[in-house]
Amino acid sequence: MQADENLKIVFEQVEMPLVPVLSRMERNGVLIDSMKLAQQSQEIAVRLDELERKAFDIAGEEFNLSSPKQLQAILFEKMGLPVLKKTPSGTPSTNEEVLQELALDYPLPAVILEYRGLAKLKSTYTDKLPKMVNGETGRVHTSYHQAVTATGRLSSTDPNLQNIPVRNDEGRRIRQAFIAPEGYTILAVDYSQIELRIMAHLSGDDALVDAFRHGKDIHAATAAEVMGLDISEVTSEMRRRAKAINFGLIYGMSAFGLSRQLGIPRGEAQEYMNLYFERYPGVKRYMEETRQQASEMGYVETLCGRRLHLPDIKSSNGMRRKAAERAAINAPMQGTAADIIKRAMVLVDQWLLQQEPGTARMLMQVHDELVLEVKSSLVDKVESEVRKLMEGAALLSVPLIADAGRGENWDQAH
DNA sequence: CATGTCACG
DNA sequence: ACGTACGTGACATGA
Repeated sequence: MQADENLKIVFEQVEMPLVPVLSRMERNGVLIDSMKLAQQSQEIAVRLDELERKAFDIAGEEFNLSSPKQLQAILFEKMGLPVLKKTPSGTPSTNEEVLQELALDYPLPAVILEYRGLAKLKSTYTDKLPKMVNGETGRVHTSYHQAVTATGRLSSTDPNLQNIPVRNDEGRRIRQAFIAPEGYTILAVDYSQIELRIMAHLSGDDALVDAFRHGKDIHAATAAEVMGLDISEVTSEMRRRAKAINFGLIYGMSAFGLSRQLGIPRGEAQEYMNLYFERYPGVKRYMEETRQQASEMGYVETLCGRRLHLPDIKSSNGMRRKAAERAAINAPMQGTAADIIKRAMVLVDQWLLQQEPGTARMLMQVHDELVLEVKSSLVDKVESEVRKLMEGAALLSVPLIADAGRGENWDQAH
C-alpha cells in the first residue's frame, strides 16, 4: 500500500532523524541585544503613559486599557458606540478589526489600538526576551516541539521564537535585536510560496503548474487569468485581490470570507471565486476530492503520509462540519510544507556536521524559513548549499524555490 | 483556569 | 437563517 509506505517515510525520514537536529538548535540558541531591547522598552513605556492620559481625557474616567471588560463598559455602555461584533461568549468585541472600524467615527478606538500594539510588544518581547537569556551561554534557547500541532508543523515555546514581530517598523526593531556574534552573519533562507506550489503539485492543475514552471509572479498571474488580461495589464489592486483569493484557497475559505477580507460585496466575491475555478478547474477538482476523501475515510494525508483525523467531518452541527472541511482542505498543504522543511533541516544538519566546526549553526525554524549564523567569510558558500538542500528536499511537479537574505541581524536578513 | 486579544507563518 | 479562512503560543485580566 502506498499510504503505508508513506507513513513509514514520515516517521523514518522526517520525525525520527529530526530529533537530534532540534536538540542541536535548542542548544545553539540565539544571541540577543538586550541593551537595545531595554532601550525600546523605555521608549514604549513613555508612549504608553501618554496614551493612558489621552484615553482618560476622552473617556472622562480612569480605566485599565488592557482590560477588555472595562473597555467594553466604556465604549459600548458609557459612550454608546455601536456593537459591530460579539465575542464567542456574547459580549461586545473590542478586537482590532472592530476598533479599526470604530476609529473612523470616534477618537478613543485609535488610542486603544496604539496602546494595545505597544503593550503587546513590551510585555511579550522587549521586556520578556532579555529575561530569557541563559546565564551560562548568554543566549536565548527556545524549545521546539514536534508532536503538538495537528498538521505536523513544529511549535516553539519558552520563548516562542516563531512569532517574533515583522509586519511593522516598531515590531521589526525587535528582530534587529536578534544578532550575529562578532565575525558571523545571520543567514535567513525561506521557501517562496511553498503552500501554493504544493497546491499546484497536489491538484496537478495545468494552468497553476504552468505558471510556477515559468517562474511567474503567481498572484499577478492569477489576477491575469481571472480577469482575462495579459499579466502586464494587472494593476496592484487586482494583484492584491488575487493574493487574497490564493491565500483563501489554502484556508478553504468561502465567498463570504473572501468578501469580508476584501471589503467587497458577497456577490462580487462569489464572482471572483467562480472565475477562479473556471480558470483552474484542477484546483476545483482537488478541493472536491479532498472533501470527499475526508468524509469517506475520516482523515486526510500529506505527501509524506502524515494523517490528520477529522472526527467532526460527519457532524450534524453544520458549523463544526464546515470547520472540519476547511481543516481538511488546509492540512495537506500546510502539513506537506512542514514535511518538506523538516527533511530540509535534516539535510542541512547533516551537511553542517561535515563542515569545519564553527562554520555555521542552524538556530531557528519559522515554518517556511531557516535561520543560521554563519562565519562571515563563508556565507556565500553556506547560502548556496542551504538553498540547494532546501530546494531539493522534495521533488514536486513544480520548482521549489528558496530565497536567502543576510545581515548583522535577523531584520536585515529579510 | 477561562477569556479575549494579538504576535507569527 | 446562520456564521464563516488554516495552524500555533503568550500575555493581562478577572472569576
